[in-house]
Amino acid sequence: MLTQAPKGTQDLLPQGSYRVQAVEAIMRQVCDLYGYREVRTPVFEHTELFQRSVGDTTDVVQKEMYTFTDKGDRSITLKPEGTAGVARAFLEGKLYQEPLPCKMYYVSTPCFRYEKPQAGRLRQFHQHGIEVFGAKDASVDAEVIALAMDVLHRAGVKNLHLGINSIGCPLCRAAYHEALQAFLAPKLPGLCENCRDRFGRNPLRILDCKEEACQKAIQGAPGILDHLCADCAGHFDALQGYLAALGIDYEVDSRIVRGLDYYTKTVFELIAKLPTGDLTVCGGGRYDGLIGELGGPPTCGIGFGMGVERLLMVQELERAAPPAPRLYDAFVCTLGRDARLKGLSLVADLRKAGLSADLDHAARSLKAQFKYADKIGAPYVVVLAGDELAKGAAKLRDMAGSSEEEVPFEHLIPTLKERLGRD
RNA sequence: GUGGAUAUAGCUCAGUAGGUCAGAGUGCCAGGUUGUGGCCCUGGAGGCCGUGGGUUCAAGCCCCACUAUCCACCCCA
Repeated sequence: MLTQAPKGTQDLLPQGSYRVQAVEAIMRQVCDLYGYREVRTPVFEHTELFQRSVGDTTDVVQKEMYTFTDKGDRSITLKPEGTAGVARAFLEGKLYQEPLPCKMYYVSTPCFRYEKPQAGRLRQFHQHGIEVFGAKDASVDAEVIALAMDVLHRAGVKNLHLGINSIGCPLCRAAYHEALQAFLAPKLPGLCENCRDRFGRNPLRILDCKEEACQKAIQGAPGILDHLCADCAGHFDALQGYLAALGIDYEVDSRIVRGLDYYTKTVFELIAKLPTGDLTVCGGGRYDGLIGELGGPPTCGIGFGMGVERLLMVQELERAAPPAPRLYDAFVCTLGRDARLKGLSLVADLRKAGLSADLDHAARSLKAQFKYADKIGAPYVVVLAGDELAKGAAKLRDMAGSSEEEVPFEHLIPTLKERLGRD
């Protein structure tokens, strides 16, 4: 127990951390190109924030949150997603008084959901995400989608499928709910228990049900897209025009509904098509009512969340994972006490010159030092020993080429830099 | 929350009909060369066989419970 991480959590070990760092660097780089700036919000918030934004009736809020009472008797919840906290920060920081749109991103933000873990689903997971406030034109919807795809493509994801839908605004959704309920009412007894429950609360989600009986029942059901109000329909059309202008392929999929209550109009999913099956790596949408719901000035918003662990999974399955960077540019092997003293200062000089380097700290034989240098993949080994040392020189060994040359100390760093193609 | 599978060295796994059953490969450490890696040879460390009960003269192997992991559903990143 003591030596086992809690269920659904993972350590990021030194061997694998470069993978996450690489994906974080891509996210930052792309966000930078699009003019987004980083935002960081607390890992926990007042429980009420999620109840109000994500929605009281959602699965996430009803059964998946890590909620506890703190010593001040406040109900606190570890964030289950990224948007609510950023929306809160937008309000608290009065960012609506700054020039809009306000474009923000976050990297590897930890999120928590109490779920049964399985492939690509953890209790603590990490999301990259962006949020844009104060931009109502569908061009920003297209930008948000394009940014996500840009990140995924640069991360090496090949078979990406974009599905988009519009779930309308409160106005047209109410009308649609009525139409849908009218259609489903006679079939109600045939639906699964879950869906009978959804019928009154959120009939939209019945379309998403995988139960065979429910799938059958919704055959021929009215589609949300046919019930959008003029504003929402126009927005959705505009989005499709913008996507086309960007050369982005997409599929309109009316089954995309999303499980968070704050969404309005545009919703989308980016799915990696893998030999092992589909994996949703990114999902998002517009939430024009969220800021108002939280008591702020009416401000539209849109964003996405991208699963870092899932992205890493896709990279692995598509063999798109970058190779591990080398640990050292040069490893210094020493023989004898004098050599060791010289080695220590040489390593310091190498580091000062911007070359990563180290020497044996385990008091091992010269042979073992070489084995170690080989195992960690050091491209060059500097040997400090006997004769050369006395002459003020070292042996520089090219490990891949198995060639060796004598280099005076003062030429060591320039020579290494040249070999490594630095400067 | 529902259903299924699995649980033996750091890792991948053998362990056959319960009775030398605690093993192999790989990795790790060291030696074979007290000035040199990758190949090869030798040696070493490391497992109360997930935990707790039960059946039996005897259990890694059978039964039960628990825990953990994995997979599917639900949900979602």
